[in-house]
Amino acid sequence: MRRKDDNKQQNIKQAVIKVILAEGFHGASISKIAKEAGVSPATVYVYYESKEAMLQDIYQEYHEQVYTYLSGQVRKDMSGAQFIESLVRGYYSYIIECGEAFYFVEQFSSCPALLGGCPGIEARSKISLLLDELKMRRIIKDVDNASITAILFTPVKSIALQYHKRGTVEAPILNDLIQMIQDALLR
Amino acid sequence: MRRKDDNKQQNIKQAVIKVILAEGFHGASISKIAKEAGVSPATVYVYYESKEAMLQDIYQEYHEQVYTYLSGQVRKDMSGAQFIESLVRGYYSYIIECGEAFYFVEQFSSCPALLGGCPGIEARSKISLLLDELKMRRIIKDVDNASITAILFTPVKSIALQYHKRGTVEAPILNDLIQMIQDALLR
Amino acid sequence: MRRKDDNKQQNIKQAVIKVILAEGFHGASISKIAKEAGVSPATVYVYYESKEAMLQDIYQEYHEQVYTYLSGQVRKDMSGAQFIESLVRGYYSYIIECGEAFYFVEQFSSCPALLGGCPGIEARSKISLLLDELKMRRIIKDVDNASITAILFTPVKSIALQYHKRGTVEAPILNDLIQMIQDALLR
Amino acid sequence: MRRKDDNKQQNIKQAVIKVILAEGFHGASISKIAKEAGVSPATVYVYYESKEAMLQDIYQEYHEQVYTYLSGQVRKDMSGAQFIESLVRGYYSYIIECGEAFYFVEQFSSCPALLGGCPGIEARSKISLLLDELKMRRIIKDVDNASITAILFTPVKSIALQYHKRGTVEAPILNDLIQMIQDALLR
DNA sequence: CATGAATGAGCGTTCATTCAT
DNA sequence: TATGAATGAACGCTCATTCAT
Repeated sequence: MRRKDDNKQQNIKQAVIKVILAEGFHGASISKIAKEAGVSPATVYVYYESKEAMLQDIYQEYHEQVYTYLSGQVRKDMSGAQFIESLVRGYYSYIIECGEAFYFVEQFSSCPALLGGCPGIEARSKISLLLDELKMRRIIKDVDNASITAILFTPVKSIALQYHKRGTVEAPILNDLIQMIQDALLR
Repeated sequence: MRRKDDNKQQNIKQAVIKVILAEGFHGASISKIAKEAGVSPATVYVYYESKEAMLQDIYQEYHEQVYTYLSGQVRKDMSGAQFIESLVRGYYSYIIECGEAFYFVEQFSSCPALLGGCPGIEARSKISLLLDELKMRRIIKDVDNASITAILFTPVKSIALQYHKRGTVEAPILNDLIQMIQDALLR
Repeated sequence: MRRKDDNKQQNIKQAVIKVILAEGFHGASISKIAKEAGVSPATVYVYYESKEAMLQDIYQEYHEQVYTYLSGQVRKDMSGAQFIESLVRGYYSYIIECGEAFYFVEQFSSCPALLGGCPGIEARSKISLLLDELKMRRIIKDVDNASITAILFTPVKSIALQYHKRGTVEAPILNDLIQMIQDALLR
Repeated sequence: MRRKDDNKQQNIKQAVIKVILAEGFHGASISKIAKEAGVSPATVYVYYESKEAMLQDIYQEYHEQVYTYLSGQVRKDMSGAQFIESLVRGYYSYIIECGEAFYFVEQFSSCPALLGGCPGIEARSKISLLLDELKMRRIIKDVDNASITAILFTPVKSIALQYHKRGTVEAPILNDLIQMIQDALLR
């Protein structure tokens, strides 16, 4: 018998991300995805139980990726300012470099019907642990992690998406942002 | 006095927002919207050229609403700290109170295919003018408005959405957030 | 606006029966039915909520028809023997003459999944009332109506279907059958 | 001793009957059947040329079974009344006890497209020979065997199916039926 | 203006069957 | 022999939109 081709599943995954980037979440039909992946629509169902399950599977894969990426950007011996700068620059780089995956995750997250079916993930924990330690060491303010991550990540995401659209990267803007986030979080 | 026509168009607009909240962007078909609005599907096309045009029209209407709302929350004689606090609390209130419209705008914004067709809007200008003045008066930092609004609004949006899901509102969290945003923006 | 065309619904109904007769219950797809009826597949859903609902509606219409037909074949002043003969000959005629409808009802009845969704019908009652009266008048045996109708109708159905296939009608066979059913039922 | 091959084919046959009982003729797809039988869908095509051929083969096997079963219920020295009673009770028992196989045969028979492809079978002959002898001995009426079997079997089938649905068994009803069939057939 | 009818195009999915091992 | 992978064709159904009144 034919062996399951791992390439094929990868082709499908990449096709999903590519089609969603090109046509939006709504335009990403199974038949378009299959065509992009070079397989028959029916073949998609060899690898996934349903379209929803397929999207969720891809989401699970890429959702955690950013946290893994960010964890690699910081070290324990960093100062608070360095720590924040590294995370912010790292997040910005991730969005710019892994734009397709990032875009997919954002699109997926904006659809409550899909998110709802996903098992609750706490991938943020890697970052949370770091934040907790910084709080204990009285380096950053002792406030809820939700607020900290909100300040740390959402502004840079907003900036990255704006400038990504325009195709330009603005070093001074990012520097200003880092400075402000440091002012916000450091004691 | 409004004519019947306006009534129908208003019904349709409200139906769109209601259906999208209830069923998501995917589930918002013309026939469901028409049923909700109490009109025939064909009637929608009396008022709008296409579904896309309808959504864009509604987006334009509600997209600006938040800035109008926020403009009413601040006064010229406020201190920088008060100014920031008013905007943040105002934005938070808006999200909680005008959840339907806010949700629609967010969903619409997340779909580039739709956003792309929209004429570039500069509704932010009301806020931008205020920010420019504060910068001139050396009250807030002199950085790009994009960065300032990113810091001012995206974290509170993030918090509001998180806590809205859980149904609880947390005063201390919002207070902390305001403090941090003030630290970030004030000179 | 266009007015609903009763002809169109009739076309669809007849197309259902025709396609099922030609291709069997399993081959009767919406697209074949629509093509036969000269409408678009989508049009079927203007008139019916689903394929299942459509089949059930047609079933309900034709299921009762035979009992109405049979009721017209008997009169109160008939003797028991005449009564039985009329019903048996009537049923036979119905099967031969209204073969398409009869075939549809039989096919539908053989599919429990469809039958199950149908509201319990007691169209048999017209016949049941007649049988009850004959039992009271001590003309036919006083046994359960289910048994009586089983003897009255199922053998002739079996014969009719056999001979319908072969295209021949056999008067003596029907006569013998009537005689036996009379022997079975009359006191 | 059976070889593995026979085992697999038997598994498939039983799976077909089981799946059809559980899910109806519609729901009996090759993949479900294969799963139920514990084999691959492709394996089905090792033993059968097509799905149709598979069903026909199973039909041929079970179609005759009832006649074999009934032949064992009667003996040459029985009276006419005993003979009829034995056949009727036997047929009833068969339907109740071998419900799965009976159900399969009924479902198959109701689909002309399948039946048409089957070679004409005369499995009835065992019973026919017995009937012929009884006719010669002037015990039962001298009418066409089609009529006799119609009277003998179709009413009890109808009753059995009705009562099987309701889960109850009714001794008096069966007794009445037997009496009536005897009155119909015996001289 | 307002409508319910009508539809071509497309949806996600399953099917019986064949392929390659 | 036996298989899981692979598929073209078809499924029932919904869509945004247009038609005819």
